[in-house]
Amino acid sequence: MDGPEPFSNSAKSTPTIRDVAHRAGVSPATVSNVLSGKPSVTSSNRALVVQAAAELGYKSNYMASSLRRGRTRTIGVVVPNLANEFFSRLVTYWEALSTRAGYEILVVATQDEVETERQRIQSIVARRVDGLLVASALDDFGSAKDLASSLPPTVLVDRAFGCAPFDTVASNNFQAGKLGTCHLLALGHRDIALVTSADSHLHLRARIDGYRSSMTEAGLTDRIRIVIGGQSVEDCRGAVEQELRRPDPPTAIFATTFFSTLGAVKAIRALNIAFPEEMSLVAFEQSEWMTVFRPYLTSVSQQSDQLAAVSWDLLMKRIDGTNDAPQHIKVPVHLTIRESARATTLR
Amino acid sequence: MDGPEPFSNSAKSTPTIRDVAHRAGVSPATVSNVLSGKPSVTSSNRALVVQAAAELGYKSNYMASSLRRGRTRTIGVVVPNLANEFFSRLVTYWEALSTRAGYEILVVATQDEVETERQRIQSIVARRVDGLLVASALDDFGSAKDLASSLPPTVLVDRAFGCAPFDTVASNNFQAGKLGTCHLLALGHRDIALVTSADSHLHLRARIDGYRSSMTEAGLTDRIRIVIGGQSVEDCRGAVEQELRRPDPPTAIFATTFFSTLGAVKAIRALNIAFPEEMSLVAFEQSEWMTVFRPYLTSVSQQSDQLAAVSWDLLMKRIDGTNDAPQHIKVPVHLTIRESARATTLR
DNA sequence: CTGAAAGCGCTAACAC
DNA sequence: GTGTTAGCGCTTTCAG
Repeated sequence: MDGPEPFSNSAKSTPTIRDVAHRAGVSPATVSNVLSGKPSVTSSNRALVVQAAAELGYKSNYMASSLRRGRTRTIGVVVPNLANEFFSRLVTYWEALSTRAGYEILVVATQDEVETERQRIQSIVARRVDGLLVASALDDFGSAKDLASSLPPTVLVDRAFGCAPFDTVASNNFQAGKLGTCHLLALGHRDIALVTSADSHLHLRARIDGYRSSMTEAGLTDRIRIVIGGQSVEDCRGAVEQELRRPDPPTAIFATTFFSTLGAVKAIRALNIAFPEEMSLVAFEQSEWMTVFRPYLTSVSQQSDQLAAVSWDLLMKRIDGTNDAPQHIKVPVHLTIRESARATTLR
Repeated sequence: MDGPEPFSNSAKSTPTIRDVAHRAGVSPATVSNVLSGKPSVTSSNRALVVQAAAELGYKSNYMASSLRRGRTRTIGVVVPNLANEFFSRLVTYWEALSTRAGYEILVVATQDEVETERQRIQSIVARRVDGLLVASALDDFGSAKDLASSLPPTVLVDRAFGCAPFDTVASNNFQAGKLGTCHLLALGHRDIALVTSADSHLHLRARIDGYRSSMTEAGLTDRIRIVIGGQSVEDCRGAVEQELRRPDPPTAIFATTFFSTLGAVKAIRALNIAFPEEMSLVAFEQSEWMTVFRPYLTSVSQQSDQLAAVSWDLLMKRIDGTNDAPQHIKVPVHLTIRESARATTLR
C-alpha cells in the first residue's frame, strides 16, 4: 500500500437486494417488503433482514426501483437563473419542501432563453422526473406542442400566469403595481415615474397595468411615465438618469424590478439629488443588504415562500392524480414602508 | 369532453425502444446503436430509425439506460444553503458546467447541520449519482466511516480543505486574511479589528491566521483584536458595536465574512461614526448591490467561478477513473480597492 | 452490419 | 407470510 485509496468503495461492488436476502436467509421479495415498510412480514424475518442490510451496508438502488415502479420521486426545477435572488430563494424553499416530502430536485437554469429552456426541459423529462416546476422564459409556455404533449405534471411559477392547460401561480403583480403607486400617491406625489426592466413579459406588464390603473383612478392619466430600462443595472441607471434630467422630472420613482431598483438608486446618486428629501423611491423586492442601506428602502416585495409552497402543493396534487381543471393562483404581495418614500415638498 | 385535459400525455403510454424498432422494421439493438451514435449502422437503417423515433416522439428512458450502464450522468451538489449568495453562485457555475458536459445536478441543502448533511447525502447516493460536490458542514468530512466508505467520487469545496482521501478545493483563505490586513496596514492603520462570524471552521480560522500573521509581521502582535460576531447580521452588529465603544476603538475593521460585513456597516452607522473618514472597512465578498452602496466598499472576494471550475474538473477526472493521490487546490482571492478603506488620520 | 438473448436491481402478482 | 416468477426499458455480448 502506498498512500490511502482515494475511494474505499472503488473495488468491492455494491451489495444488491439478493445479497441481503441470501445473508438473511430469505427471499428478495421479503427484503423488498421489509425495506419498503410493508407490514406483512414476521418481526423475526424483519429483524434478520434489517441486520443483514446493515452488515452489508446495503443501499437500495434507486435506478432499479424507479424503473420498476415507474416513478422517480424527483422533481425538475427550471428557472432562468440561480444568480437572481428571487429564483434562488424559490429554489431554497422548494428544496426544503422536497426533502420533507421525500423528493429530490433536479435544478436547471435556462438563462431566460427559449431554446435553452426547451433543451434543458427535454433532458430532465428524459430522466423521467415525476413533475416539473418551471419559471418559463416564455409567456405561452407549452405552445411548442411537441414539448407540451410529453410533459409530466407541471406547474408554472412567476411567469406565464394563466397559461392553460397548466396549473400556474404568480404574485399578484397588478396589485404590486397598484400598491407602490397608491403609496406614492397618498404621500402627495403626482409625477411618478415607473421604471422596469422590460415590458416583454406578462408579469412585468401586470405591474405596469397596476400603476396605470392607479394613476388613472387618481386622474393623472396624462402624467403616466413609463421607463423601460433594460436588463442590466447600468442600462436602468442610464434610462432613469435621462428621465430625471428632463425639464419636468418626476418627484417619485417606482421601480418594479430588482435591477431597475438598483439602477434608480444609482441614477439618483449620480445626479446628486437629495435622497429621499428631493426624490422618493419605492423599490422592488427585499434583501438582506437593504438593512444596511440608507435611506432604508420602502419596497413592494413578493412572498417567495408562499409562491413556492402553493406551487409545490399544486404539483403534488397533480402527481397524486387529481384531474381538476387547471388552477391559477395569485399570491398577494407586500408593501413594506420604510424611509425612501416621503411626502412631497411643494416646488 | 368537459374542459381541456390537464395533461395531454396522461392517457397514451410513452413509446419504448421496441416501439421504435417495430415501426422502423429493425431490432431494438439497432435503434439503441443509432441513438447512442454508434457508427456501425447503415445510413438507410439510421434514417429509418431517426424518422420512426421522431414520429413516435420517442424519448430514451434514462432510468433504464442508467440501470443498465451503471451510471446516471447526475452529480449531487451539497451545500449548506442556497440563500447564501456565495453558494448560489457556486451552484450557478456548476449548473452551467454540468450542462456543457451532459450532466444534470441534484441539489440539496444541509442548513449547515451535520445530521441533515448525512441524511441528504445518503439519499442522493442511493440515487447513484456519479459524483458528489460538497461544501460540508464538517471540517473532517467523511470521518463518519459508514458514510465515507460508500461514497462515489467526491470533491470537497470551500470547507474541509485538505481532508483526505478526498480531492479538496478552497479559496486561499490565509491569503485573504493577509490581503485585507496588509491593505489596511499600508494605509497606516495599526488598530485593526478583525470581525468574523465564527472560528469553528477551518476556512474561517485560516482567514484569522492570515490576519494574525500580517499583524505579527508588522510588529503589532499586542494589537490583535478578534471579534467573533455570530451567525446573524444583528449579532455581528452587536459585537462590533461593543468593540467600537471601547475606550480604545480600532481605526479600521476587517470583516471576513459576508454577514460580519453587514454587521460592521450597521454598527458603524448606529454609532454615527463618519464613514469612511473616521473608520475604515475592508469587506468580504462582492455583490451587485454594493455598486449602489456608499461608500463603495473595498473588499476581499472569492473567485466562485474558479472554485466551481476547478472542483468540477477534479470531479470529472475522478469519475473518468483517475487514481492520482488526492489533490488539494487553493484558489487565489482578490482585493478590490474602492472607497471604504482610507489612510489613517492622526488622532 | 444486424438480431436474439441475457440481464442491470428491483417490485408486484400470484401461487404456495 | 413467503418465495417464485416475470418483467420495467435499455444496452451489450455474441452469433449469424
